[in-house]
Amino acid sequence: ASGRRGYTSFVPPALLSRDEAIDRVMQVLRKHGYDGASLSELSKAPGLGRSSLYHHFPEGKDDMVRAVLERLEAQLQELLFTPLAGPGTPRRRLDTMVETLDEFYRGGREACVMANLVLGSTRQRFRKPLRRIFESWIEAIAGVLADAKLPRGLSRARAEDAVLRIEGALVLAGAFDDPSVFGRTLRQLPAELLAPAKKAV
Amino acid sequence: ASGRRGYTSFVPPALLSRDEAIDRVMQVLRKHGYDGASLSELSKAPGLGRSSLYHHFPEGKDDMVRAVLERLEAQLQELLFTPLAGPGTPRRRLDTMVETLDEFYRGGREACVMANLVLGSTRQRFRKPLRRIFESWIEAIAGVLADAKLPRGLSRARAEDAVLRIEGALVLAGAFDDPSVFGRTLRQLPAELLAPAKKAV
DNA sequence: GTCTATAATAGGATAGAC
DNA sequence: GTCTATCCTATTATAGAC
Repeated sequence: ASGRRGYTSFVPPALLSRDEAIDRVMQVLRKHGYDGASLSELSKAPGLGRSSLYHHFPEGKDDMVRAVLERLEAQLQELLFTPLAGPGTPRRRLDTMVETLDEFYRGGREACVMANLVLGSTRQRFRKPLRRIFESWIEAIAGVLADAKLPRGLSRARAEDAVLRIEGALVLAGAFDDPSVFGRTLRQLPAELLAPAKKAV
Repeated sequence: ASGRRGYTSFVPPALLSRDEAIDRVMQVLRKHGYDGASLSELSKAPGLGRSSLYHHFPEGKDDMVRAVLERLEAQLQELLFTPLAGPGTPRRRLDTMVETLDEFYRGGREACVMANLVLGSTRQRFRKPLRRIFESWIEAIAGVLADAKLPRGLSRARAEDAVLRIEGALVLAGAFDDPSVFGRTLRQLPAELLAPAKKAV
């Protein structure tokens, strides 16, 4: 929504759309965490000066994180949650989730913003959106398992387990500086999630 | 090693042993992460002034983290890795690990220093000790599974899975501000780790 | 081994020109 | 909508008294 208009004096147009800017900011947060990300780094990511960020996020860092989490929620809704609810066999839908996650986390090379915000000094500050996103994710997976005729309680438990494994795999991938554990974890998820109710997982 | 000696003038004795001081510092790091932990907080934990910390850790924060990781490794060696190798049936040893972890992470209310250091801006800086600790942990568990006659590859894979679930459960517990998911994850580990090689996990 | 004092710097945030 | 300049506070770190 920021096309060039007739300037009387030179006014630099927005180089990036708001969403693009938020995406860049998100990358910095994924890499450095909330406290590790300085305003300087945060502003360089979308190619702005420190001050220009305050035009987009008047309340500073907290505003940025809120925007990042809102955008993340919208992205996951579109890329993950809706497809999980959508058409296709349960197996196919879970396979799609796995592919999407593999791309989203760059095969385990990219960290998770949410985990970073949960673990750092910001746990309490962003508790509500973080919980909501995790909850939506878990429920989306549980819905697939319910569609596969698994009992409600088991579906929920397995969905939780899947999400927590994904987060844990990202931690381990980071620690080992080797993303392969993430891929391995991802690949075994669909079959394990859909295993018949008896005794497994 | 810091008993009172004959002072000619008043010199305050160390209030805490080095290990106690490191433990307090570790608590702050668990809660706030590397970048979120200021020297002020870090020094208050063992009851010192900012400057006094530099007596114990001349190179500042990085020194503290190194000390924390060394101590953590020693603690885990004693509390976790050695008992895992030690006497007892595989099942009993895994049950002991679960009890120890439940205590160590205060039932899921306490975060993991290692995860915090991996996710924040410090991943690269402390990569070596972090990797070594995770590796020792995984190998200790894999050893138990090998003792239970599980194939080597499967033992390693399941051990990795166990560790990554523990880390992921701590993330989720933090996000939900509800430690119960940690307890649930912990409790199902021993049986799943020892399940017969066919098709499960 | 701890303290007070202080230096030096980086970080977050604001004002105002263009 | 972006910039330069500036402010203020917190933070890391050091020097030196006791």
